[in-house]
Amino acid sequence: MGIIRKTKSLELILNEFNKINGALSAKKLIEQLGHKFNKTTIYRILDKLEEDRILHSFLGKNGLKWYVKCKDCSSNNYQDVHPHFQCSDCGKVDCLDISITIPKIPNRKIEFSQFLIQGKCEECII
Amino acid sequence: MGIIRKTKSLELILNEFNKINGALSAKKLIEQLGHKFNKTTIYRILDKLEEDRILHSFLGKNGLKWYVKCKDCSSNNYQDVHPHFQCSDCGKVDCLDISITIPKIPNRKIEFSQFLIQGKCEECII
DNA sequence: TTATTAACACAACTAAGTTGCAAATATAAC
DNA sequence: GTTATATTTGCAACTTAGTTGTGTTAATAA
Repeated sequence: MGIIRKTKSLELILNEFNKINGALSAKKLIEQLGHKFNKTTIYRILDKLEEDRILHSFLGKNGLKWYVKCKDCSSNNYQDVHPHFQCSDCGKVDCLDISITIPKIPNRKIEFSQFLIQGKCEECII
Repeated sequence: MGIIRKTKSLELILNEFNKINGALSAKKLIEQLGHKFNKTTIYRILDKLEEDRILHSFLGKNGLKWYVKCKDCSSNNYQDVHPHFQCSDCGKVDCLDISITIPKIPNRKIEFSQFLIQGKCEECII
């Protein structure tokens, strides 16, 4: 059971995700909202939003956890993954609208997977 | 420039990688060798072995850094990735002998990528 | 309006990894 | 073999992302 009450902090965090078209890390949110809320609150709201499948998370470079709004988050199908992309220049992170099919692997049961691609994003490639 | 001198600690760390057929995290190495060497030494040797392309690293779940001996580590070809597999039961991590081709992504330059699959390994699937 | 309990702030903590520096030791030079 | 020198090491202190416990605040139900 995730979000139950509509609070100011919840509203503002969701607002940050609506503003940008990409992923946010807990770290970034703390930079942006940390003067208004305690970081503990931010971590806990992110947890709950993930529990409610409003956000999904993945690890970026340096092991930082990133969150993004679930769109067609068909994460139930473990044979398909959509990769995440992180720009090595500006650090921006987003979901790629590509579906990658994982080949069957003998004698192993796939439960979850994540695919991180790093490189130059549309803005930084120039 | 990575490894220059052949030291006892270097030898023992390489030995650990030869013993097992899979990946080791810095954390595991510290558990196994931490009474003999300082953890700083272990981190530094892992860095250097990666620099020399004797090991390659990737992030496992919880953002823990794992290292594995480069075999056919054709990491220069950024269009191909071999996934890494981590068992959700026993925690074991290894390289999968599968090559996954990343589709071309318009307006982005791929520099590096990593693909982590989680699930039950051969031993834990039973 | 009051009661209930989720959500909160705050401080203290954890765990992985890093840094700076003096001491130890592998290798090169003699 | 001995000495010189520069890499490697140990240690302690630090950093950073994230977690936990507790008492207080506030959203919702009654």
